[in-house]
Amino acid sequence: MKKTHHCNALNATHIGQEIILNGWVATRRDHGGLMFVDLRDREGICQIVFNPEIDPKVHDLAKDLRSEWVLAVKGRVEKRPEGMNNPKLATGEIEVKISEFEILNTSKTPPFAIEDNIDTSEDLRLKYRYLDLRRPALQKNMILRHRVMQATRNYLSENGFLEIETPFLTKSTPEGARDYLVPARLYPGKFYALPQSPQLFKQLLMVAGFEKYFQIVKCFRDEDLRADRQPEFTQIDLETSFLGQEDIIGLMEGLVKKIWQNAKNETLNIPFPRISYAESMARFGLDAPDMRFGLELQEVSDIFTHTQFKVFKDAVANKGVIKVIKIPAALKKDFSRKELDDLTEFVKIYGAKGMAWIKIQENEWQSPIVKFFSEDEKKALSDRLQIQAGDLILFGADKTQIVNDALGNLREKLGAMLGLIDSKQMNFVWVVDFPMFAYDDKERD
RNA sequence: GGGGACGUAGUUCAGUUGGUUAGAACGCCGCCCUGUCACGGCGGAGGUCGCGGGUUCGAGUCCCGUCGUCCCCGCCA
Repeated sequence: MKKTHHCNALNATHIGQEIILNGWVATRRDHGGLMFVDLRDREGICQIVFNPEIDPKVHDLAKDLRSEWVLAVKGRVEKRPEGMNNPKLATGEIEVKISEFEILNTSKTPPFAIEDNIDTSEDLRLKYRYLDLRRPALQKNMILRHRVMQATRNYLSENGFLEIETPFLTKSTPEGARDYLVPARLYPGKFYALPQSPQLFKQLLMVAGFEKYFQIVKCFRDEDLRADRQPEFTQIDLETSFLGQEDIIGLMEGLVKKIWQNAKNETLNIPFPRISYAESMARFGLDAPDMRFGLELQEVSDIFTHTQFKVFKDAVANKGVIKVIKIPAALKKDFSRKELDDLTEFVKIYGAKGMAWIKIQENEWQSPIVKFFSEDEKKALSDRLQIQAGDLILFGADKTQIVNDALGNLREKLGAMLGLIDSKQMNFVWVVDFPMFAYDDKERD
């Protein structure tokens, strides 16, 4: 039986047609008489029905069906009875009454459910990768990657870029990251190094006059992992000659817009806003800020130039800064002492020695540190931050880099904690004028 | 290189102060069920508590070691 449609392709326009589907048994709902099976393939799910009144023999055989068996089924597309539509399915208006089927393969019970939102360890999922990849979410991810790559290739080709491959097995050209090494059989004791990026090659291509190059390419960096960081990853790599910053920015905005349009069917507004690196560090503490919510950092160093509070005084004296995050009363969040202690532990990860705080209450400022503040300092702080009862002020005071790092990450943690981030919202921004060089911690001084 | 969390049924987890037969949910198996889509009802099976050692009358629980997993800092652009 050769398939005529994908499972997701059927709708009211197919009613009455005899069709054949191939797919996997997702779920089975056996009512003794009637039996429903959700048949799944890469495009989606379709409900098929086994009815003893159509063919008792077929219905009897269908009773043995289990999860993940692979089937070829033949039947007629029918409108579902009144009130039985399932709006959650693209095929929810119809079902297929099965007259004949073939078991292409049986299956053991899978070690985890083949469905989205499972709560199974990465370890187990990787052990049964072929099952994990059957899950709709992963299939959607793969399909998304496909669309992104197609959109990228089309867009860059249309804009005069040539797709050119570059070698993986080459000599080490030290960049920042450690190289992955491959023993060279023909040269005992020597090794190839896998590229951290096609840096050298694309420059070679520019010198050679290819003018515009791109490649969707694997890069390899032998560094320690993180949840969002893999040792090998794919990069959209490109290089041009004869173009300036504005040209590149315009080109990339067009690319991102095209990708979102083709892959997600979402229309982005371009040009994207821009901020400088310096502004990003000042307002958000990070060079890749999440600008979907507020809680921006504010510097208050100047208020405490002559303070009696030693921690602040030392920070300013050592050319550091004092910055704050104000969590406004309007957010209606009362932080417990335990939560403040936890936040303090959190900023310590980034090298901060502590985190001072003030709870602004109707008649007093509750805080371990305000007793060190002069009336002038309190007034200046109150004016600068436009303090109101119910506000919470969190302080970082240290070297600039530590304060930015600690409060920048604290801000993003608070944003998540307070539910201020709409994960669906896209918010692009260019951060421009990055410093060309930065001091190594050990080399400054 | 450093810090933290965790390892109990197929899966996700609970397990009190160290104390009788280690529990739940989902999944699985059997029977029943003709409109379900998280189907429902009744019944059932399923455990080397990661591994090794120690303390103890007694260890899932305490101690030491070991293996493994996850997260973070450093590192990585």
